[in-house]
Amino acid sequence: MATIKDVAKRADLSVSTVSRYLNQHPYISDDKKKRIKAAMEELNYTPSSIATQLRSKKGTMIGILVSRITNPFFSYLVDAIEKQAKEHGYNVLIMQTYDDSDAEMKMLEMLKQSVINGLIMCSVEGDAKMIEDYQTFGPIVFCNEQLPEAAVPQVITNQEQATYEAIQFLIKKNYQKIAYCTGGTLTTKGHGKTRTQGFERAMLEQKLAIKKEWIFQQVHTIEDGHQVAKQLIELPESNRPDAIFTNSDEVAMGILEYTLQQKLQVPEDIAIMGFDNQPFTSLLAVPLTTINQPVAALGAESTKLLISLIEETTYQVDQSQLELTLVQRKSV
Amino acid sequence: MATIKDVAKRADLSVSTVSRYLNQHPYISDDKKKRIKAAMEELNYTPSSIATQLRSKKGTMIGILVSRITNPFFSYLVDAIEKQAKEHGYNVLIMQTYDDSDAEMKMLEMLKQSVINGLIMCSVEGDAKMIEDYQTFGPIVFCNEQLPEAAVPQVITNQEQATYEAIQFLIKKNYQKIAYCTGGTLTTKGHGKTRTQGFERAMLEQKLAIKKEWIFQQVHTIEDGHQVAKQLIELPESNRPDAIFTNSDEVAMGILEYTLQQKLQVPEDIAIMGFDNQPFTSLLAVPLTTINQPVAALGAESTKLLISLIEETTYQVDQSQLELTLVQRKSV
DNA sequence: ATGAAAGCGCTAACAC
DNA sequence: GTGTTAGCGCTTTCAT
Repeated sequence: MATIKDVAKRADLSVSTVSRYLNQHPYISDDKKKRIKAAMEELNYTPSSIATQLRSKKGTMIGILVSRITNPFFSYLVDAIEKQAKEHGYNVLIMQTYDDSDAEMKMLEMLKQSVINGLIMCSVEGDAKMIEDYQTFGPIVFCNEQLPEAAVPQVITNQEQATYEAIQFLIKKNYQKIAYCTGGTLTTKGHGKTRTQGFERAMLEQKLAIKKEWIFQQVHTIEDGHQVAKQLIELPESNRPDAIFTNSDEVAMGILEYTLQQKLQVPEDIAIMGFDNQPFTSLLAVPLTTINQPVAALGAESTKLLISLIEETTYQVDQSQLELTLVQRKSV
Repeated sequence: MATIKDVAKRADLSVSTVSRYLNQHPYISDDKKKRIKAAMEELNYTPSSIATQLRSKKGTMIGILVSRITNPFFSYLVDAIEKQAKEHGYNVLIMQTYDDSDAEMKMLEMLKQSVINGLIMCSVEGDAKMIEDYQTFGPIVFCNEQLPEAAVPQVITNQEQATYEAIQFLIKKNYQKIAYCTGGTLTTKGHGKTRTQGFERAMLEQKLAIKKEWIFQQVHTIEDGHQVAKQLIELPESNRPDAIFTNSDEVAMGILEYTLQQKLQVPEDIAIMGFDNQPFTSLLAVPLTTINQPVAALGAESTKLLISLIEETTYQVDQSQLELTLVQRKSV
């Protein structure tokens, strides 16, 4: 591997001049510029970004934390982030947490070590205070995760309102016995907390009962959806909900799959409301009524914000693009 | 940020002793071990991985190249790779190519610069010879991409045979006018070349015509699927295929969606064969007949192979887990 | 405009 | 066992 020294020797110049050339310093004579360029080409030289980073303490790596990349919501989010990052010359390092705070810690440590120079957290597990503190090592932004108690920039949508409206929609359609799925727990802070608030607001407003047997916590996958459906169906018919609000289309599809296998009708026997509006949800045996999330905008805005933080410029998030909308199809 | 020097000073020792401690060198007295540990904790010290890499020329970053992370085949593949990598203490840097060789070049340059220490290419665009040459900078393995002319380790399945059998299956079901989709072109090397060979072998064997209007190249997305279906339907009915083999379930779903919208019956008017066996393909309005790929094994084996190359040990890929199987449902 | 030289934080001979 | 010292490849004063 050729180094800057080799280039300098070959061009018969000092390393400083070559370094200046590399950093587009003004005032280098055209003659020397040419000699340097030639030398670099002859030696097939590439600057070592490791050495550069060591000296200048700058880098171009953005970390992304998601719970599961196989969830289309996250893969589309990552796609949006990567596109935006690339445009600014940044690369992305992805890590999945699988809801485990150890992975999250590992990523935060990478921020401390400058392996990454900024972090977008699309999933947050750990303590708000602790995450806050890591901001001394580099900027962090929460993407689609709301923790009012954390002093960390957050790019969010109004999930409370969207959930409230979705439940209202169910009620207007004459469903009264409404079951509820969440990725977190009913008591935890972050993770789906705001959605739960919207759910509770709508239910209380209509004086509808929130039954323990109709609440499902920590569900995420298709398989989780199967389990939920199984439990639901095992309930005595008199105590079975007539609709279920889910926290993701993956869960909704799991429920739908199991329900149909048991020869129940959707939405006649049970209505299913999804969340995310993932691809193909319109193509299912029973097209899913769901809530569309502005994934591309969420990713782009978070990234623009983070990069402005890294580069110490300012950026104002465009909240107008961050609207949630109900997509009505057949499952409700 | 505390450095090794600070720790040494605080523990009243030399940097070398601290460095030895960091690298688990044998023979450090317990007394000093304790002092070092204490000093590190007091200073909240974390070694700079940048500096370490600069000196030791070692790192723990694996690059992954995929065409589109939003394609579930790839997101599941990435998931498998990341899991395996993590187990060995490696992290993954992901980059999407969108079938553009510039992105690929960028990743190869990162290998040269030691930003990554090994590369798994789940998508290859550039010239075989060129990629080969980059192996001087670090190991590369192709995952699910077959280029016999490239001297690069490849973890592959028998796509030629699977496609051959799938076409045979169509023919046995009495379909004769078979259309074909590919992600590449009919002439290119890598990308789907082997599948095309299987297709041609089966068609020739049965002396069936391969019609130009029935071949679709460079199709990848749902939207591409819509376009394919549109073109198919616009053909005069006498010249319309009765079955179509696709290169991915995403394309198949696009075709299915458009076809159903036009009030055609699947498989009666046209049969559709998918590829990948992505999640939910069993849950569609017309459950998809498709080919299951051993994604998890593909990812795990590629990663194990790459890590063995990085660490200069040996690993023999377990080919027995890499079988393709036809999943029969309703679309054919 | 260009060069000399001092580090960035760490590792690895080489001494003792 | 432990310390001294010379770099890794680059940037950045400080001279000239």
